[in-house]
Amino acid sequence: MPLSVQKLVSRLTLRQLQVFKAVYEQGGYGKAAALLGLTQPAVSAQIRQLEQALDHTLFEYVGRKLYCTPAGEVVATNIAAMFAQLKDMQSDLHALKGQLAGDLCIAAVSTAQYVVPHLLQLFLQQFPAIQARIDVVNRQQALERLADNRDDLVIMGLVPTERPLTSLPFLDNQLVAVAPAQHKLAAATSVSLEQFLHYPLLLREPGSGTRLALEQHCQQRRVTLQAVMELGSNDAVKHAVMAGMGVAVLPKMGILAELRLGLLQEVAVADFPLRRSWCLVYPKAKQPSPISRAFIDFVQSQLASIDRYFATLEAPPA
DNA sequence: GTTACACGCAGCACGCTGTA
DNA sequence: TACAGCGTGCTGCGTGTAAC
Repeated sequence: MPLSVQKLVSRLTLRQLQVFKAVYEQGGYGKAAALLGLTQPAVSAQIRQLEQALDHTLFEYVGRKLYCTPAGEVVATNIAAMFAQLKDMQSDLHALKGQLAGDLCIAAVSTAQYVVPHLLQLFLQQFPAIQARIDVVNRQQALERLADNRDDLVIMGLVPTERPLTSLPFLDNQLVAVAPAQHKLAAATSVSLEQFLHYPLLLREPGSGTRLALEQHCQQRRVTLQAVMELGSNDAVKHAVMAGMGVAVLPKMGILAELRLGLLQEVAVADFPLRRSWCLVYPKAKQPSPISRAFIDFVQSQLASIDRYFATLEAPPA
């Protein structure tokens, strides 16, 4: 016979639901334990108690792999809604006090990591009670996170048009061609794309937005792209270029200091810099939380000053 | 207000199982 | 066979509650 809601509530704890959520998202007890700062047996015990309280098996093993049962999927869906409700409740309570507070979870593609802290710094000055969390990922991971609805907002360029996404462009993202200091291309006043690509090219890994932008540009001009080496981050590419391993295309925002110090040289390649926009992105079906809405409104209301702010960062020192 | 007890939670040690 | 990942049993600690 099913339990009454009152009895069920008396047997459930928020801790059990939190542990379940962690196991479900991490796909394992050990990883969930590490995330929550517990030991694996403690996680195991919480899940066991939850299973007893609900009278359903929530996870099961096939070999060494952990799978969520159909009952577990139902629980996961409902727990996600409950945690969203709790988050809203927290925001509403803070709103009663006249302040916006709570968590803002943002996933930013790696090129945006140079921009997001400046944006947040301006935003948090206005809303000091908000706790922001930024996860830096590559474009492919950002798309996966959008599909899983794991973040309040995603900041990326090159927003896919085939998906139902709301996209709000807010800042110009220049991708510039660079070479090591003293490179023979550095002094040239005009370089064709073919001439530039004649030199050893350092590329980001597949799935990177920077790489995709360059690939699309080359495809439009029917130029073949061949990398001498692939690296997993823009910083790695930047250092490889400085070490003289080759040339690359990088977001200008990420190499401002190196350009000023003369450690890297921007190359005057035809049709460069490639211009893209950084965008605030979220699924069309998603209703932004009050905090997300505040961030979106903040960015939209500050477009002109954000442009000016970043222009001063790019300007050469007086 | 203090003390004793019960209970829940988490850590440690160890064992089991499946995989490479 | 070594290793990874999880379960079980035991123990200690913290907290809540009832008795004095």
